[in-house]
Amino acid sequence: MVQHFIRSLIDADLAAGRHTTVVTRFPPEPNGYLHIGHAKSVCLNFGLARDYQGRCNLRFDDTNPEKESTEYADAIQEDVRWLGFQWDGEVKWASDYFQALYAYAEELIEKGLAYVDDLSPEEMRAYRGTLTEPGRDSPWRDRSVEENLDLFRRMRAGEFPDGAKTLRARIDMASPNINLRDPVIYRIKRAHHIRTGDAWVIYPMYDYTHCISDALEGITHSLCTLEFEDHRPLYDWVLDHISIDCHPQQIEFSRLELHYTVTSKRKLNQLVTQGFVSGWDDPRMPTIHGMRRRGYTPEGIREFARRIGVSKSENVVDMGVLEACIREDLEAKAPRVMAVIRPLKVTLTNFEAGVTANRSAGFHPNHPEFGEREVPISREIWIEQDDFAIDPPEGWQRLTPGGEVRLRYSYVIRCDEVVRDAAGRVVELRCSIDHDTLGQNPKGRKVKGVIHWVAAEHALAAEVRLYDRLFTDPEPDGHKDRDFLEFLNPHSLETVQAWVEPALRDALPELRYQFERLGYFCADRCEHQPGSRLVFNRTVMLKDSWASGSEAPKGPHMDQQRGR
RNA sequence: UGGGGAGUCGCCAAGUUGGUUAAGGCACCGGAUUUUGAUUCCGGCAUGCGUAGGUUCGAAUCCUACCUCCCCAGCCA
Repeated sequence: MVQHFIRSLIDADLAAGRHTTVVTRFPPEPNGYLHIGHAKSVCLNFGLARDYQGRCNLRFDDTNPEKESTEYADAIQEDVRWLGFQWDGEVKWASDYFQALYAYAEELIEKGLAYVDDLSPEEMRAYRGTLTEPGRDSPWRDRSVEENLDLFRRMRAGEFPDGAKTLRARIDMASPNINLRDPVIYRIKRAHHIRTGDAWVIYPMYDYTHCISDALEGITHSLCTLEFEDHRPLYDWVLDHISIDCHPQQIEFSRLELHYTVTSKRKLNQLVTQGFVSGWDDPRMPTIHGMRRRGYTPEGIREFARRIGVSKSENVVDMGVLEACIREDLEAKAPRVMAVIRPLKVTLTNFEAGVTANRSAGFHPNHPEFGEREVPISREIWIEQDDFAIDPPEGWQRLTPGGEVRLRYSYVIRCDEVVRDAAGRVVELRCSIDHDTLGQNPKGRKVKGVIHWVAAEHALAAEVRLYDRLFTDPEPDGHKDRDFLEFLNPHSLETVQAWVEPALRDALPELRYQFERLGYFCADRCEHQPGSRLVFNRTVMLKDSWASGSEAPKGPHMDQQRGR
């Protein structure tokens, strides 16, 4: 368990007897899919409840029917469960409290603490003042309680058009905190709500709704992001002025930013609607749906949330941290198989034609309990194009003309002849096997290099999708004068036809494998069909101390754009 | 120029009732093992805690001033 300031606050509350348990909530608005930033919040809220043996609610903040949909609400529930968490009791909805919220509003009116305002949006802005100048009281601020009550009831009854009136808290138009300058708490909006349908034409605002919802659920610690810090006085004001005996503590922490991506629902939505990605679940998206489809694991994401910590300082976390968590999890769990994604034909000249030999290979070098499968070999095999070099750089351990290399789980071969096409491209290698090297090292010499391969005759065709970061800039939305779309990486997806070993024939969707020396891959949960159409998504590459070294030639684009 | 926050290694982040050599992770750099240049294993990596002063036997931790960055003027959340 990692200590952070929120735990310290909770520990102090528990020690002082202010609370005997911890009740948190994860309160998304169903207006988009969850992303990695939400995952941090999910892990924080549900994790705290678990660690302190308390409870955590899932509550939808569904107070703006114009933007919300059941598709989003369903996807969010699926994501929270997939991440490995279970909310306390039934799913909660802010709309469950509309009637109670309405009653509390009447209470505020009766106390002279809320009034119906006729100002138009433009007028209200003008009356609000600026950051440095106080606002002015609305001419409607001093209506009588009776008139306010009557007007508010008629608002609810649908007697006024959308936007004609609002209900405002009567606080202080001169407050240096703009959120306290008589904030609107109800607006008239004739929109069909995903749960209450057309039952209401007035909807409560976030600040008013959230604190009361928290209190009604007995939340002890209400965690939110830094931008709501200014709203805390309003959160407290509402609860201090209505008849409710629960007053949760709002605690703010900084949101998560990740290098080379964006975590803004608006921008993610833009990527989807403008077709820059295939959908919310595109494996390049930092959404939970996208990461899942890419092959990221719940355990890996949870570990990531643990490692990045919780604080109040702005932060942009390296993608490498997330990738390290995913690799670490997959390293222990993913069976190893071989696949060739950029094939180069190799003929084993001293291997008898028409003969197939099988050799058993373990699914995991450190976990014999994963079992083994038969790996067939025959006269023609595929190897990776970049495992061969005509003119190798210093330190090269792979195949060269006249050089030797070990075929993983199989023989040592020597490249005797390089076959080129008319354009001079290498199209085939003719190699000979050292028959004495099966399961043993050759005598009198060392063969350092080991490469992966598949038998051409037995290989299965597969579509492999190689994903790279979605943006070329570490902070695509961090440039004031440039649009984030300018930094889209044109090479973020490359689809190749690959050959995989027969053991993958009936792999189920969402199963994850390590393709040896290439990376971790996941059978696509949408398009992969066992036994017929094989589709694998590259989850993350293996660490590659050769490619990152100075001797290795760099790819044409970014370091991550290497084929392997 | 109003209010609210934040500044500890390239990226995160402990530490903040002042007390030995400023945790840990990612990244990076060495080296060992290895039929994945993977994994694993060893070792290295802030005389420094936004800056400048001050208090103190002693300060990242206290005081003063200053600097930089972020958020707020939706009938969004």
